[in-house]
Amino acid sequence: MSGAAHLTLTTDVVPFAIHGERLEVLLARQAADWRLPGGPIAAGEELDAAARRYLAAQTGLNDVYLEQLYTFAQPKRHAGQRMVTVAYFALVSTDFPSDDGAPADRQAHWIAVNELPAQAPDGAEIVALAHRRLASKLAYSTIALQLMTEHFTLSELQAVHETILGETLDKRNFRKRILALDCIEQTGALERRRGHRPARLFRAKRPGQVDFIK
Amino acid sequence: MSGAAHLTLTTDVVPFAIHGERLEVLLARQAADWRLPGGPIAAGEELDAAARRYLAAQTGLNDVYLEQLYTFAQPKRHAGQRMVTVAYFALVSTDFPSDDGAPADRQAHWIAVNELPAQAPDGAEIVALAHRRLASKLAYSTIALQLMTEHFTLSELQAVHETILGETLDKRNFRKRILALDCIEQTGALERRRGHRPARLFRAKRPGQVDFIK
DNA sequence: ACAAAAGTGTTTTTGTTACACCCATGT
DNA sequence: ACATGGGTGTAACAAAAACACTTTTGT
Repeated sequence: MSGAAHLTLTTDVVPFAIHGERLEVLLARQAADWRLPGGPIAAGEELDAAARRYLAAQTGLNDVYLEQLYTFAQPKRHAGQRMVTVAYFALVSTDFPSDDGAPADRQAHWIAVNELPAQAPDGAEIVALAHRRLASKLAYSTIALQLMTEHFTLSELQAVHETILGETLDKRNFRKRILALDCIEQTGALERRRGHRPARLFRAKRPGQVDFIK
Repeated sequence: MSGAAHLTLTTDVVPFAIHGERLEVLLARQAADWRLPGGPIAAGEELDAAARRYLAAQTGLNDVYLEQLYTFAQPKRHAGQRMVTVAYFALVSTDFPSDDGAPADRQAHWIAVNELPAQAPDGAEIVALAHRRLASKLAYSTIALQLMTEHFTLSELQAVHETILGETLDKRNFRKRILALDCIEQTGALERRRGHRPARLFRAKRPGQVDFIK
């Protein structure tokens, strides 16, 4: 009746960010290769606390949006040792450094979701599942705001949606829809970039909070 | 670094069925009181296999639709022993016996979701979460068919939707929508009940399979 | 003949999609 | 003056909601 024999409970986190029209995942160095951040859950620790702890320790990420994805059991991975993984995904704002330091020194680095290396067991499947979940949530929540910096333009927000969905959206329809959600407001400031009209900056009305639609 | 100390991994299952316009949950006897079916996962066992095993052993249910819901950790439940629960919900067809035998003898019994007893830790929350998930899936999948008997009338299917959603639906709009999904077909037979026109019987085109919409 | 649930279309309203031009800036 | 992305409204279409009467059976 005891299911506890040689059981290791771990978390894996899929940390997403958008960098230059690409959806990327932050991988952590583990021995020779790159893996999703994560590791065993400590005694008395909450699951999401463990996920946050490994994110911080292995990648330096803090204060991200975190959501439980799915729980996987690998019935017998290596000799007697059994592993159960609670998978999470995290959304990281675009201004978190995309990659710093020399490639060899980094303890973590971003890689595009469609260029994942042969990786941790099930790593690619977990990422694919997280990607699907994220894409479907765009339709009925304000979750994309968790990927934005504090201030952002509507075109930037649209580009985030387009990157996740893998399709282009109509500018006027997108703006109509987003503004109707009443989830963002103008800051009053403008973002000026060379060579064209400055864009209005917006911010989330309820930063950190994900609202559902309808 | 070892998260395995005194860790018990368990499953809990929320088995739903519709009985007479009520959404009910099947509880299993555990010592003095009634609990969601479930228990510790055996070594080398898949998570959903454990859920099915406990359902069968504690309630007699077999071959139900099963879906993972969420994973909960109770950081320290009783003295050192830690419990992590992978929650599932199950959908049971209406013809599974609603309750048989004398109340005192039963090893399991159905109870309406809005009349749950003070129960297992988090029992009511797990049921509520499962109920919300089920209700939202009605909008974009054919999941409700998993609650039906092999043959059923459109009015019965509509009643199942109404019971889960807690609101009445328009008969013509409901039929238009369901038939457009191309998930059910007429059997040719009629169900005749006293006192009114007989109803056409339908069956699922792909029983056991849940299709998604759009 | 009456009660009770089954069955059936059309109109109205709402939301979604498609679409093209002017604006403000930097060079 | 030109290149670049920012910003804006309307018409067509599709989907969802509202709505009432006839049919078939049992009593």
